[in-house]
Amino acid sequence: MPGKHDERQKLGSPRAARRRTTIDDVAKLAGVSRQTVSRAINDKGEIDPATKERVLEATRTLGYRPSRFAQGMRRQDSVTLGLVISDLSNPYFAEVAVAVLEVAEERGWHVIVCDSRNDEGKEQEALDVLSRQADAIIGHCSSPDDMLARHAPGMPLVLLERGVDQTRFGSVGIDTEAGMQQAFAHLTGAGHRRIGMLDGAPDDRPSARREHFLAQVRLYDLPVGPDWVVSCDRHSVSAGERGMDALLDAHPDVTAVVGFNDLIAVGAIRTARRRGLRVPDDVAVLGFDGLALGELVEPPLTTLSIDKRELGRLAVEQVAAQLSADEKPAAEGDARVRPELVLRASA
Amino acid sequence: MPGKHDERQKLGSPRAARRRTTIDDVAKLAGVSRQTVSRAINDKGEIDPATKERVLEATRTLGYRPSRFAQGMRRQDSVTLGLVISDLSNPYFAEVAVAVLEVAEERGWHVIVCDSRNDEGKEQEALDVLSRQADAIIGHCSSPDDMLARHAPGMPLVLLERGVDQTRFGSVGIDTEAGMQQAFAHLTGAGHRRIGMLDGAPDDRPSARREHFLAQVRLYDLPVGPDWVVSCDRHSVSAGERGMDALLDAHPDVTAVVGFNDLIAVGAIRTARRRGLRVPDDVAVLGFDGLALGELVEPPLTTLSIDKRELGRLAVEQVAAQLSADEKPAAEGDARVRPELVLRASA
DNA sequence: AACGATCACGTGAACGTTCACGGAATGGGC
DNA sequence: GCCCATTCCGTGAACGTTCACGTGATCGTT
Repeated sequence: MPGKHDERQKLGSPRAARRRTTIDDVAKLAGVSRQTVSRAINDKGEIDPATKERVLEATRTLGYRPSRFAQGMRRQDSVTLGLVISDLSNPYFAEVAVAVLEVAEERGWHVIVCDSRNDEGKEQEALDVLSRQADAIIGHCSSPDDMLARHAPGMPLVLLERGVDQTRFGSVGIDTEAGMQQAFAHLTGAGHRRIGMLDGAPDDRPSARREHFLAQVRLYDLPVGPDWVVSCDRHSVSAGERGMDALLDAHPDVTAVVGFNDLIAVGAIRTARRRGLRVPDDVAVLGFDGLALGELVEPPLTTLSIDKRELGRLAVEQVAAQLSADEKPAAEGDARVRPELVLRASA
Repeated sequence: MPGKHDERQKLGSPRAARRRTTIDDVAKLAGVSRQTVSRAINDKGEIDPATKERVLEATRTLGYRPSRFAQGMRRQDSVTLGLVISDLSNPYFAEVAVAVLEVAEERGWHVIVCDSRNDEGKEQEALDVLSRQADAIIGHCSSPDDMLARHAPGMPLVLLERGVDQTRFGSVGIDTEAGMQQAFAHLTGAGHRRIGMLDGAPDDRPSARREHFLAQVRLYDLPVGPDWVVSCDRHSVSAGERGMDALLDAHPDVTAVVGFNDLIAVGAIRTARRRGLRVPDDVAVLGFDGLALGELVEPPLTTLSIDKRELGRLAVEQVAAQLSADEKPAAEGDARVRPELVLRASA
């Protein structure tokens, strides 16, 4: 393989002298000192316009770019935020990411994004990385508290939509209870009594949405029990389709279904229609998230809409608070955003 | 408010001496030298297990975390990639981001994400930031070459889906021509002769998709001219709805429409149906992207599907190439990914 | 002519970590 | 008793930048 050998040769000779071009190289070429170069590239004063131009010219010919590490070491500003998203393919999380990105950018923060792909192992890896590379972390994390403490020791941490189990970290949650109240007021008002749910979490670790769903069931004294909620193994349309099949098999007389999120609810609609059921006449379907997607399906999805902007904004604000008063998090942070029921045709 | 006052006091006194806890602090507490601390936290050998534990204990009580800047300065590894996305809310771009994230993670790279929100100004700001904070940039950039060179001087840069105008940077494009060939083979095969297009770019800077659309029109000698393509001002469903209205107003006899992307195509379907047209019987609609969303709408969307994974992978690989052989980009890089026509009901 | 002010620029020192050394113990072999 | 190997640990010196100073010039003022 002579080609490969050549390549090695060609790469080898300059690599020996391969060294980052530093500010001193520029200084030497321009015939000035480091400090003057620094003044030129940072638009400080106290420099002759002519020399400034000469210096900048030198940086160009050398292709000089300051080392972000050396720079970050001196000026202590520069905040970078770690963002752990469980699934960027899910439009809901994408929207949350957009919100965080936008608010962080306003503050001049950089954001390193990790997609944990709904895997607790990947989630912990992400935390490991981010605890080295970021100054604070925001994320949807499903690992238990002590695991988080182990993988992000001493980091300012804000959890998004943590379940019923409290956390000792900062968090911004969703007022699921208020949401379910609106949902049940609407559904029972329309005469529904047999209401099922498609949860997005396994039975052994039920979601807050399920808990509050069941609380409402009890409150309205509905003739349905915990077996009226079936759990979907993923947060996707196809998982929702399968879940709806299971639910309809178990309880063919169900008249309304609330989904863990919009994707699952869309799956429910599809399964219902595939089985010849009319939505909402035979079975009403209600989602949770407020995705743009909900307007596009047939029929349009009634849903509990979450203000993702607000969610992101609150999270970043809470990080900022932890960052400035970096004593204990003090458990002060526990913001909540309240879902809003947007009525469309599906329920 | 005595509580608040207390807090201030408590914060004030240590703040004067507010200084990052360094490796030396840990060393002092553990009664060892810096180097031994370094050995302990980096799992190097040459350290007594007992002292190692003592050191780690010290790091815990002090809440010590090594400075990523100082660390990055010594070990020269650590690559961070900048990713400029034009709109993370668009599922297509979200999918591309996921792909880049995933492949970058395999290499142990960190990714800083910026959403330019389809704004050239924001895009340039993002480049400014990333050229300081990253080692290379991947992105959907609409700014002209010289502008890119100005805002990311000397950076390895890989452009995603650059239009017809060539670029001097690395790029991974989409074989729009092959895609349009498939589209027209299918549409003309079904007897369509009056085919319109909803472009996603303004008339004065038409997209590659439009160019190749028109090329196919000429190739098949169809009785339609450039005025059969109307440009949508945004890449959204609602923009597609408006565009379709305009197209139908101008050419009520159109029998098939190809959208710049899936979102616009979905808008076209909605407008068509709102106007009482049956899809695909009265008018066929064809998308471009291959979003999961396309399966959910009514009727399901026929589309030219792009392999976003592949796109992301090629981009990262090209960055890696530029990063290792950091002589000139040499214009070697010009990968392309070929769309695949997936047939559903809409066309 | 002497003085202070302003301008343009240079010199050490720091930031916090890791690397290349070197050195002091300890243990075992003859 | 010596020698060598091994284990454990510490000491300067770097990495590349910016900050706090200091130093000559130049200019106008009294």
